[in-house]
Amino acid sequence: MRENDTFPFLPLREPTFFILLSLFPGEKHGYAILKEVEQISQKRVELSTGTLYEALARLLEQGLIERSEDGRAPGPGKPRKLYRLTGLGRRVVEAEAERLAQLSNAAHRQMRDQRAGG
Amino acid sequence: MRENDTFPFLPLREPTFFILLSLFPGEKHGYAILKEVEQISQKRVELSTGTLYEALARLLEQGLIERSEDGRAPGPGKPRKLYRLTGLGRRVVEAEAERLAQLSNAAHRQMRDQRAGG
DNA sequence: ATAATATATATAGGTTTCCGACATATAGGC
DNA sequence: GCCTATATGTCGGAAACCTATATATATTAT
Repeated sequence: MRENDTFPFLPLREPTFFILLSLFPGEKHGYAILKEVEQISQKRVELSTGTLYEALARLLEQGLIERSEDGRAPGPGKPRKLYRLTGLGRRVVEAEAERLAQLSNAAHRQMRDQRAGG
Repeated sequence: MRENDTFPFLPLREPTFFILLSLFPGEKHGYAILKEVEQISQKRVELSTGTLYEALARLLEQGLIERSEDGRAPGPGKPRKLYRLTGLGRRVVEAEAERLAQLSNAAHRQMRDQRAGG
């Protein structure tokens, strides 16, 4: 089957979700992910490198991301390693976004119903 | 201060969020929480009793919930223990719901921008 | 009567994921 | 040379979850 292959991966925790989300537009290396996550979360999430690189190893093993060619762009630091979403990884991000939307709706429904006195 | 006292509790994990959310309309005992969470999550979340009672102990200690009078209502099972949200607990649920809404928006924005070719 | 079921609370052991601290390596500016 | 920014990685501990197990009580079926 293919509709439900995202199920065992959900829910994602916040850092993992942001890492995958940062790869949605295209491939990136670890440090670039770190900076992008700060940006798209408006500084609300600042990953530690421990969280980042352990997550990348895990996501590789789970088949949600894969390595692409190393961009040896001139610049400081150790050699970069580029990562991109797999098809499965893309479906997992989309499924998690959908879960979050439903959860948010369920929450506001529950809080509204209370105020109405139901 | 009082605006930011919810910060150290966020993000909540899914089971904890649903437990607090189930208490929003009013006090409940543990087993009732278990059933309510199944209902408001449309069976997507089924708490184990381990998760539930450990979470209740933790939330009590953190001051997000408190005990109310034991309703010794006639019925089967061990004596019930009733719990309700504290003021802090209520603010935490609301802050988490707000965080989820923003996270959901950020996610859809990121996925949409990609499709637009940015 | 008694056996089975649904209700109700609780603890123990193991796993996953995260976080903070530390370690290593490279390039450019002062 | 030294500092800073870039870049990857490991280690130990903590938080929260899950599965399994244990206990207790009332109702229902046999």
